[in-house]
Amino acid sequence: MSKPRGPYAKTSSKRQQIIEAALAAYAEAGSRKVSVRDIAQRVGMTDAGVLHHFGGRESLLTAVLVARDAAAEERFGVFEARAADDFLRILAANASTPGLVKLFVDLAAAAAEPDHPAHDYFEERYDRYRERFTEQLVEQAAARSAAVEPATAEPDAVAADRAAEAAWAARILIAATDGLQLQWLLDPRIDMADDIRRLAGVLLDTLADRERRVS
Amino acid sequence: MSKPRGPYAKTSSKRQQIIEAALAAYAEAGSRKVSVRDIAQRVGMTDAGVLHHFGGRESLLTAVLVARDAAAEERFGVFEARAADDFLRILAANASTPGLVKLFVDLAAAAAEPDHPAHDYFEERYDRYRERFTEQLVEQAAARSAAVEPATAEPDAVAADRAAEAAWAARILIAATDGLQLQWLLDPRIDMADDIRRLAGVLLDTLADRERRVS
DNA sequence: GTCTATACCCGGATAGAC
DNA sequence: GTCTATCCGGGTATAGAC
Repeated sequence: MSKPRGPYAKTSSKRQQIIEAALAAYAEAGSRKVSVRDIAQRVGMTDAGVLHHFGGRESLLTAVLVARDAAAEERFGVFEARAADDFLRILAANASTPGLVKLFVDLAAAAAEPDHPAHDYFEERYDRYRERFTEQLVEQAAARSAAVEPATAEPDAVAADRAAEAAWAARILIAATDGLQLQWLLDPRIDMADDIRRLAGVLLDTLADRERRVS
Repeated sequence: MSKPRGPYAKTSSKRQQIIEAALAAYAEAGSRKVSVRDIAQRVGMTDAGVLHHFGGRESLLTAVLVARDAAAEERFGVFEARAADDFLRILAANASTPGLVKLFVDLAAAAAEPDHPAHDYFEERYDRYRERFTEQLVEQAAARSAAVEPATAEPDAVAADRAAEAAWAARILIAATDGLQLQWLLDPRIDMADDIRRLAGVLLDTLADRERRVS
């Protein structure tokens, strides 16, 4: 917890301060652009000073997203008992900071470049989310179709199939969440959390249905 | 068809030539960046010369996306008889040009800014797609639950409800498509078309189910 | 270890010559 | 309509002051 791992390590309080300034800058920016200069002013530094702590603009922005993730998880304690609800709460909360939503999508696209500073972050993030969602979906689907006996000694093929379908659902759930943000940025009347909640319900039904068919 | 409408108007053959060069540049670029300079070289011009025809880099890129849409619709004739299939074919074809996929997502995010040159384009595009998808979904759902009598004189409330649910499904379908591109850019093993095909099936089931419940 | 100053470079914009 | 020239903003790299 205290030893550096990777480039997002030495959390000198200045770093933290800068990240918070950036967070604030993006929160206020709405959809407008934010320059390193802007962020630097907020902490009473020059841009070079700010960059010193991160090595480059894109790295700084990556750190901002990491911090935002961390803040959200801390505030909502995602992926514990009621994972789905927590996730939806985060999504709903995002609707108050379009600037950060835009930053997220912006970076996600930019991170496609293999040597972009955010490349690894996004790869990890997607992997992690897909994994967790898959797990959760399998669990909840099983709970829904509890009429079935506890699947003693099922064939490997069946288990593999179930996993594949849950993985698909996880991919879709995440994709829809990301993509909906794009639509929401252009039309804030869209209720992202509600739309995704409904989708989760439908996907869960599908998985549960499949359980029953198999048994 | 021939009279200018909006800024994407005067299709001097030079403009067309530049757009094609840009398309090619992005197709080849993979996930790397493309500068106006790069595009200019391909048509044997300077960057200033190129910009002259579009008024700015972002406007040029918007024109590129418009052209790509047009090319796709021409090649696949979207939204006619077998709309869904055509859409999936386009999606599958996109997998051969990550550069253009990245451009799309990039611009979609940037277009959140109200005065971005692509703002109107994306607003229109989303509106159009949502409309068409909603329509198609209603139709196909009705076809699937054909066991029902032709819904003579149904209450307004029911019709409105059906429309709302189809609109939701359309939003989700588009969102998942966009969002899946983000994941695909980082992991090209994902089969976008197949994932979306399955989602469309599930959504259709849901709508059709609802038809039956109502009747 | 932190930060400023400065100089640099790249890419997009703009004006004016041809 | 296109080029040359120039400008400018913003990100980056370095040196050195503290």
